[in-house]
Amino acid sequence: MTEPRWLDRDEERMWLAFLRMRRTLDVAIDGQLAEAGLSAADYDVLAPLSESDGQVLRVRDLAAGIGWDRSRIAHHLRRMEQRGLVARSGCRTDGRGTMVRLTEQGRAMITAAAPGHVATVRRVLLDQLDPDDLVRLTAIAERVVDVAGSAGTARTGGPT
Amino acid sequence: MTEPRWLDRDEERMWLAFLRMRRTLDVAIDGQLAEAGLSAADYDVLAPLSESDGQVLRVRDLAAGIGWDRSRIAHHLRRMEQRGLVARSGCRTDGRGTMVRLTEQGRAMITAAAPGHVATVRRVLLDQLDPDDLVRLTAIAERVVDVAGSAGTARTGGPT
DNA sequence: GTTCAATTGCTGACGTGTCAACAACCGTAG
DNA sequence: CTACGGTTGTTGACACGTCAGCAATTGAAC
Repeated sequence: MTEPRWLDRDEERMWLAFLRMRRTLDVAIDGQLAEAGLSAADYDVLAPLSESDGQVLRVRDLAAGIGWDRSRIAHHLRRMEQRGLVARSGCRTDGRGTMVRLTEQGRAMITAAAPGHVATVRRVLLDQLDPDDLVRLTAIAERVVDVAGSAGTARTGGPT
Repeated sequence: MTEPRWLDRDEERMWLAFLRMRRTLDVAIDGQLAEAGLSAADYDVLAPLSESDGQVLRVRDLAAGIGWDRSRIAHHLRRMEQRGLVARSGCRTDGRGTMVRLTEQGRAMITAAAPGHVATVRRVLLDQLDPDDLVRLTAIAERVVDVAGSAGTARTGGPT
C-alpha cells in the first residue's frame, strides 16, 4: 500500500461536504436540545424510556437499544440521576441487573423537548430532501452500515 | 407547537439509518487511525500542517482552517506537543501569535497514516456510491450546510 | 504618546466518552 | 453443594471538548 488511490476532485468535494453536513446537523440538534435543558445523549436515553411500559427499562436493554456500552451508560445514568431525570433501583428477578425509571421531571423534560427536536430534524435535513433523495439516502446509509458491519472483522483491499 | 408533525415510517427509517451510518463511519475511521497511533482530531491538525509550506502554520489560521475554536486547539496542541507531534514557537511578526510546526515524528506519523485513512474513507463510503449517488449526496450535504448556515440566526417555522 | 476596543492564545473547571479492572451475581457442570 | 465461566453494572484513570475568564499584544482613535 505504498501508492494509494487518493480522492479525486469530486470525491474530495463530497467528503468535505459530508463532514460539514455532520457538523451542521450536530450544531442544530445539540443547540435545540440545549434550549430544552438536554444533551443529545440525554435524549438518546430518555426517548426509549418514555416509550417503554411503565417508563422503566433494564440498564442492559436500554444500553443495547441505543448502542452504548455498559461503562458509558453507567456514567451517564449516574449523572442523570443526580439531575433528577431518572432513578435507579435493583432488578427483582436478576440480582445483577439494575432498572432505570423515568422520573416525573424526566418525563416532563423529554415531553417538552421532543416536538422541537423532531421539528429540527425535519427542518435541517428532511425538508432538504425530495422523495427520491429520501429513498436514495436511506439506501446509502443502510448499505454503509451493512457492508462495514459484515466486514467488521474481515479484511478488505489486500490479499487475505 | 403543541402538535408537531412526527416522522412517518420512511422518514424515521431514514433518520435511524443515517445515525447508524454516522456511527459506522466513526468507528471505521477512528479505528484505522488508532492503528496508526492517531485520533481523528490529531489527523485534522496534522493534515493541514503537512500540506503547508515549511510544515508551519499560525495557530489562528490552523484553527480557522479546520473550524476549531481557540480553546480547543490550544488544549489539543499542548497534548500533541507533549507527544512530540508538533512544536510551538512565538510568531515573529505578531506578539500575540503562536506558530505550530510539524516535527519530524509528526510528519512520519501523518505520512504513515494517510494512505490507510484514504483507503478507509473509500472502502466504507465511496465504494458504496455509484456515480449518481456521489452527485446526489454532494448536493444534499451542500444544501443542508447552506440552509442551516444562512438560517443560523434567523428563525424558521413561526412568523418572522 | 495615550487610551481603548479587538484579537490572540492560554488556562482552569466541568461534563463527557473510553479503557481496564473489579465485585456481584447467574447458570450450569461435576 | 461446589466450582467456574459468562454476564451485569460500577468505578477510577485518563483524554477530550466547551465554557468563562485571563493576560499580552495589536491597531486605530484621539
